[in-house]
Amino acid sequence: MAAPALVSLPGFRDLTPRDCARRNHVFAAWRAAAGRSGFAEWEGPTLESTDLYRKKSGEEIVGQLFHFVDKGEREVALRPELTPTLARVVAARHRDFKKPLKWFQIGSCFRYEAPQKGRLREFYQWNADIIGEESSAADAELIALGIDALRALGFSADDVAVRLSDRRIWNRFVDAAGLDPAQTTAFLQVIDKWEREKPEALDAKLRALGTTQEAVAGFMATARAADGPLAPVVADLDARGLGDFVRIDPGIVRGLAYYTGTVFEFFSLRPGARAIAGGGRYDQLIGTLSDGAVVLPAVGLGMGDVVLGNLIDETPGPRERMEAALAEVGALDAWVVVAEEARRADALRLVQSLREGGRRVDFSLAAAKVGKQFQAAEAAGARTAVVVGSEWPALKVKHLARREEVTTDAAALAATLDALLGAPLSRP
RNA sequence: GUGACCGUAGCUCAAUGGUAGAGUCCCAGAUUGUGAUUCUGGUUGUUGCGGGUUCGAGCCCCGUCGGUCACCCCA
Repeated sequence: MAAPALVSLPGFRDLTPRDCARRNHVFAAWRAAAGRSGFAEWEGPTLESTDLYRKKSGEEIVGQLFHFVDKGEREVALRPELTPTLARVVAARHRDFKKPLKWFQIGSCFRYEAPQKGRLREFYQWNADIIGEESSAADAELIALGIDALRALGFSADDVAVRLSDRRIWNRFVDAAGLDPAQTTAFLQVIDKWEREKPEALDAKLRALGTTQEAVAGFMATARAADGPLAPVVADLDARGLGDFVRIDPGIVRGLAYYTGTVFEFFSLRPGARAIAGGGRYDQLIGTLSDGAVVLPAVGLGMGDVVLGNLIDETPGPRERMEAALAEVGALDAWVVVAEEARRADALRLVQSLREGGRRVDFSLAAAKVGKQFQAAEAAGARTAVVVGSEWPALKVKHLARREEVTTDAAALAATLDALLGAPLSRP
């Protein structure tokens, strides 16, 4: 291994240009989907008071945080998620905005955990939330947003689906089965493991709570019928033509204690994949964090870049779409070849003029043989090479893919390029 | 936090306990005005690190750090 100073910390990534372009491709899909649905982008701080997370998740969470005491002796933590900041800001500032708020944020989050597939210590998360709307229309709107983003990346209903559940279904079960309501969270944690544990192990845990595996299985079968609290959400998504993505699945409860209604997870239809996004309704969280000063219903969606990136690589459609996007990012309209160093000043003027015209143009900063400059043009993904040499102001323009060369002059260069290229690349 | 597997050139990987190599990438030249291929030359290593066994360790043993995967957890 190289010297310690040359490697990133465990679970942290160095994003070289290709990695950065991949990230930007995902960000663009998130941002575009949110924009299409009327969500406004906002941004909060990366560092927050550790107490914000204690208040939301309890003292245990501190073990999973990057946290320290700052020079002002404040206990602070790098954010492990975006929702607490949102809740804090909304509780403080909600009177400045008409309800419902439709806000989204993209940002780095940090968790001090063992890195593994789909999980790093620094990752990007996209959160979209609707605050101040209690109807299930908001829940459906967010699920539709998640589907829209995934479709923008090239996923179809053959690749991904949404599993939909509702905490109230289980509250009802707890009531009906006569379980101790104080044990609801413990009960839901058992349900969360429904698919991962053996029925006998589940049964043992459920009996300790006052029910049985068989009773829960029977309940889940009846709960799948779409006539409970999920019916309006499903009907809404059906009306949008997104029904193919949706599966009612009571087994989805998500670990979070603060969910109060709808909960959902996006997952890959490929076997063994982990959830790529999730969310749900959290009508009490803002009230909890503000000590009751502000109570607003809310529903949120969160999607991380790591699992999503893995899934893009593993799914042909999205992978090809991303490759096409990467090729576009790296491309240039023209590479100006300085064939005669005496003409470098003229070449620079051409470069500048083409750039001011909105074209993507590059050239060799140092003097180099023409062959080298053509290689550089090729490697940079340039679509044409413009040769500036002794015949100035006449110029040769070569379409690199077609290997065709035409002669023009400096005054007509822009028009010649446009004719050769059809249209310049989209502006970066 | 637990466990398994793996650490050799920038990258992908070889090397029976006996002189550390190949491909690729990168740089330069063949080529003083045109990209691919090809050819030639070149740079690159305390074999992750630290101990131990041995005449001798990339190889065996112990520890440690890191990577990957699974478990736990997953906001």
